[in-house]
Amino acid sequence: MNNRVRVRFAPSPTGPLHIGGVRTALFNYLFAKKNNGDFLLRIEDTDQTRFVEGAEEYIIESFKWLGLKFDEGVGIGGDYGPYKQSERKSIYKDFAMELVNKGKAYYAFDSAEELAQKRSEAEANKQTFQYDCKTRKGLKNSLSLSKEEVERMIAEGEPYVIRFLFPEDEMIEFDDMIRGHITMNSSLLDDKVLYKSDGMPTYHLANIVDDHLMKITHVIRGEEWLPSTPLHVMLYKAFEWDMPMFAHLPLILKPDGKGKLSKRDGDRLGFPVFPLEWHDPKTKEISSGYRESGYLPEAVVNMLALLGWNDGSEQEIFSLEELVNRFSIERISKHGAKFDMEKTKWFNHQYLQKVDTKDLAKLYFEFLKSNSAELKLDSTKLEIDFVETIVDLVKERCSFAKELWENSDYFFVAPTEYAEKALKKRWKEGTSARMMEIISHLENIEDGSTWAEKAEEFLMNYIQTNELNMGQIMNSIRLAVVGDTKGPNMLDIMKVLGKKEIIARIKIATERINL
RNA sequence: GCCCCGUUCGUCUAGUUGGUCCAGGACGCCAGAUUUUCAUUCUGGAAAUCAGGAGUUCAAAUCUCCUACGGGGUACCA
Repeated sequence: MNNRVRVRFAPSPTGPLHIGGVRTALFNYLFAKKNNGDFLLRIEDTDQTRFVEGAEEYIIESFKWLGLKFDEGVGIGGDYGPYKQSERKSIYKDFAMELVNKGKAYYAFDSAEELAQKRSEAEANKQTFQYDCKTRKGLKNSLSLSKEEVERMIAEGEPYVIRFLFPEDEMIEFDDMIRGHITMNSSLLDDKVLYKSDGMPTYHLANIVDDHLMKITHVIRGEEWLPSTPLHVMLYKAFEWDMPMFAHLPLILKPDGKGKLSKRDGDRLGFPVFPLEWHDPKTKEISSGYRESGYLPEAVVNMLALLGWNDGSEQEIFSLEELVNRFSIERISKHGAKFDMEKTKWFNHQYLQKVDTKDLAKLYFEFLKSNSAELKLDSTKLEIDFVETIVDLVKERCSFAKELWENSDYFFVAPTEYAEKALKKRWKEGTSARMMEIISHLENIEDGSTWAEKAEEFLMNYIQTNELNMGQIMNSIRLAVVGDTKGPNMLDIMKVLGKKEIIARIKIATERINL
């Protein structure tokens, strides 16, 4: 079984994992599982200057939360390790040398400063400097220098990089599983650095070497890699290795304006761009995360999967398992997709309704207990059964678990003030007197399990005999009991709160409002 | 600038080999119904001259070319 599908998600630990990265990982996961293959996590930390403390742990925790399990890689292990490129440092040099010996790559001694100067000079003339077939002969490298000179410089410890030698005027072609056939002329490409002067490989070399060594069969990555794929194709050819299949995913764009979704957009527009909340160790800045904002991981996964992909049917809600079964890489769209936060909320609402009431109640119960002081409620009187009843009553009006409180606070704490708008509309001249009269009747109804039904029955009769309409009475009672024009059916509220509490609240309202 | 990729309702998209698409669904929006509340739910509606132009064809959102626009890349970053 050497044609087993193996894909990898290979982030760099330069900060928190962006939602676009999560989607790339998700598509890799779906493709792997659909084909009974392996999904690996490789950490690409070849740029030591950009390493950020905690980023690697963040990545691992994110996928744990999302429910995407890796079969192999950093934090899991496997037969092709180590899976962190900084720990594989020693293996890349030999491969770079192999290319030099084959005449496919060469040494270059130009300093970063020299090249930067070339670039700015070219820019001043409205041109672009490129290290390529036209310029390399005039630069300091093993192509322009004598063999002796090169050997001397290396022996003396002169810093150097190894660059790929692009052939001149050759058509480079490859097939992308999403975009089809792609061609590019090699003369347009520059001789990319493969091996840096600090002894580390660049992305291009490390990526190809590792994908080969780890027997990766399909490279599924963001569109930003499409322009460097010709280089990668040439590298596979130079090494005489089998090439994996490529698939370049469209990017996630800003909901407004131009360009791809960036870290800044989240806080600017009020939605998370990261799976988990991120505390920047240097700037101390905090960026919001989906988890902390109250999103369910299943909803985030579903939303991301449908951003740029669908199975052709009209179904939109998919479990991870269904996504795996339905997934096909050819159905991924070719163009970027603007992120839609309204639809994301809708997904969360859908998934929140699926959460078992008992589980949701447990969460809410814990929340109420730990915030009891702030919410001004007596935590010793809090009972899980009661909380469960409440959750069952108000869950459907919530998109987020955290909205539970704003939709059910009155079950726990009597209103201390009344919404102004509601007051104007629901409590007119004479309402207080009317309510006083109603209370006197309600008092006479026997307390017990059927009190609420009896009270309702009485109210119906009362409304009829007094030739009133139900809204006039029920809405005023609601205002007195809830403090606003919100909440479930009054009968349910009366049942839950009970005779004593209902009467007490109406009484207080008549005293306070005084109309 | 140069190179690569893309372009269907405000947004995400359906539209596999050209005809049954005067373009379907979802989010959002608007209206109505239910709940005489709010939310949910349900029903209905507005919303794309298929970026524009030229061509191929009896027939094009679907094929070809050009233009425009959008995105990405152009580092000893990934």
